[in-house]
Amino acid sequence: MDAVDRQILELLASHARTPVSEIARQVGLSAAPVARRIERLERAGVIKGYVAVLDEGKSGRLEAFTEIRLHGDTDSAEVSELLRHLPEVRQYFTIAGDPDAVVRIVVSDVGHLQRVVNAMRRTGKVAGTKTLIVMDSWSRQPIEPRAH
Amino acid sequence: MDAVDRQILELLASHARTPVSEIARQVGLSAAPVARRIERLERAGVIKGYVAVLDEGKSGRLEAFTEIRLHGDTDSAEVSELLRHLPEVRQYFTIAGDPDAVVRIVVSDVGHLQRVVNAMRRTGKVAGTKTLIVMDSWSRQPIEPRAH
DNA sequence: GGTGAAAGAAGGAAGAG
DNA sequence: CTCTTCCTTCTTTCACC
Repeated sequence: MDAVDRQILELLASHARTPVSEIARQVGLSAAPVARRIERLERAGVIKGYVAVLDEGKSGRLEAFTEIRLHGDTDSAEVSELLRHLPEVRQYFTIAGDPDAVVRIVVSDVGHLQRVVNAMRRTGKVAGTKTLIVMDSWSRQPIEPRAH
Repeated sequence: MDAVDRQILELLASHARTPVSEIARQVGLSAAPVARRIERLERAGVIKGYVAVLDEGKSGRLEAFTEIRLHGDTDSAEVSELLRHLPEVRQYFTIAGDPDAVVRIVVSDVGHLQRVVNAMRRTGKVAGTKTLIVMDSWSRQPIEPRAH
C-alpha cells in the first residue's frame, strides 16, 4: 500500500460513486491501474463496502447508537455474530474498554426501537445497554451539484 | 416518497456502487426513471452522500468514537460547525440526551488522537469527552465477488 | 503501468399511456 | 406526470505490450 492507494482510499471514503476514470485523473494514472488497485484493496478487505449515507429522519425512521456491555465471560465475536441476524443493526463496532460494543441501528419508531433493544438483551450475552438517539448528523463531503 | 423509493434507498444503503441499470432491474422499472428518482432523493437530502467503508486498522490508522458533553449554554449547531474544520472528524451526530453529540474520528496513532481530542476541548464549548476506540467493525452487506 | 477495443452504463430527447 | 425506448457519450473491463 503506497501513497497512491491512500489517495484512492481518501477519495472513495468521501465520494464512493466517483468514476474510476475521474479518480485516475486526480491521482495522475490511467484508469486501468486504478481499477486494478481498487479491486486489490477490496479483496484485501481494506475497502469493506460502499454505502449511501441517508437522512433516516426524512424517510420517517429513527437512527440510534446502542452501547452494549457484555457479561464477563462473553466473547465479543459471539455477540457480533448474533447481532448480524437483526436487520435493524446496520453497523457493529467492537470497542476497547467500556462499553464492549456499539451498534448503529435504524428503526421505524420508538416501539420498534424497544423491540430491537429487547432482542439484543434476550441473547443472554448482554449485561446492559445504553441507547443514544440521533437527532441530526452530517458526514464529511456531501453530494456535489452535478456537472453539466 | 413511495415504496419504490424506499426500495432504492434500501439497495443504495448497502451497495452504493450498484449501477442504476441493476437497481432498475431489481425494482422493476427501466433505468431512466430510477436515475431521476435517485437525483430527486439526493436533492431532497434524503441521500446525503456515498462513502466507502474502510478497515482503518489495515491502513495503519485508528478509528474512534468521541462522546461530547457541552456546556449548558452551548447550541449543538455551533459545535457541529466548529468540528467541521477538523479533518479527522468524519461524521458528527447530534444526540437527544446524554451525551450531546458523538463524532466518529480517524487518526494515525494515539498521539494524534490526543491532539484531536484536545482540539475539540480547546473550542471552549465542550464540557467533557469520552473516547471509545474501535478494535473491529462490520457493516451490513460486504463487497460481493464481481460478476463476469 | 499504459493502450486500444469491446461491452456496458449514464444522460438526454421524443413519445405512449 | 411518470415510464419507456432509443441514441449518443462516457466508463469499465480485458487482453496484450
